[in-house]
Amino acid sequence: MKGLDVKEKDGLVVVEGVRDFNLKHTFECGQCFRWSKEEDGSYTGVVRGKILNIKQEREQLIFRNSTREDFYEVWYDYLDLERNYDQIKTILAEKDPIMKRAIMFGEGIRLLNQEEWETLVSFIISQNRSISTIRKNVESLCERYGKYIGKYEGKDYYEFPLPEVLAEKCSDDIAECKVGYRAQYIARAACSIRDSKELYALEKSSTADAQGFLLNLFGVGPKVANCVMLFSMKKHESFPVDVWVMRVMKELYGLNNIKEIQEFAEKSFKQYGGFAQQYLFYYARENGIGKSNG
DNA sequence: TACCAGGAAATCG
DNA sequence: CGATTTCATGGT
Repeated sequence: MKGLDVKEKDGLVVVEGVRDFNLKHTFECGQCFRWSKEEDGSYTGVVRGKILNIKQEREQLIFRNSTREDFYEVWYDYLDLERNYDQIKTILAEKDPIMKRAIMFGEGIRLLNQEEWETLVSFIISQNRSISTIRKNVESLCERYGKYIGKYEGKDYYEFPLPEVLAEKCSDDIAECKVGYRAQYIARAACSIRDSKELYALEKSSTADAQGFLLNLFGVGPKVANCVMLFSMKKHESFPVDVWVMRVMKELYGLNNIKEIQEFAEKSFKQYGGFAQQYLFYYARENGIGKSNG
């Protein structure tokens, strides 16, 4: 992002000049499951083995438990700070008044650049589950099988368990995290990813190749594949269709089936489909669009 | 109690 | 083939 001013002082990293960014929108729009809100309005989470506490005050981001080096090596990309969202939002808002309203509601959403394996497992878990339950299942996996990192503000933190670790567990072990029938999906995916590192090369592959690889995993269908591609591989044309997107597309656009919706998204939103989808998803879920009466 | 949850596999006709 | 049913579990 142009005009970012990054300073390190008193063990804090302070970044000023942050625009088109809202922590609440970004962490609570349903794309991630391991950031938790603290009493002071900040959020604490774990990425790549690092515990971060982050707080926003207007155009300022305050990073605790971090360094200037970590900001540039991890958080700048993770938070997608380089991208010009003003341009994306302007282009999408011109499409139609519905999109414009959704963008105004979630104006500070950034698509996080998350880790592939964690995103894959998280969205395997996500099928037919509520977001609050997904968060609990993911945390349970981390506490049982993830590497212990350390304490922050009196609380223990763990890495997301590596595929090599989960591959050595049987699905009954994984099922102790209350993931139900998805345990076997996770166990088989862990073996597959342990034996081939192709997952980590998919960001540089074509969208079609990435989708092909993901769909070959047992328990991964079109929706989960799209989420993994969008949230961890920068495949920004991906347009995941879940129950909420189905509702909002039916209620506000009059589209009735997945095929119609996918074709509309490709034609209308093109390479920005993923951003459009996330604005619509957040808008629909936070406002209960389509649940009863709109 | 019945129904829903950021769906996908198994089964049916 | 497309359409319907089943699948674990927690929340309401």
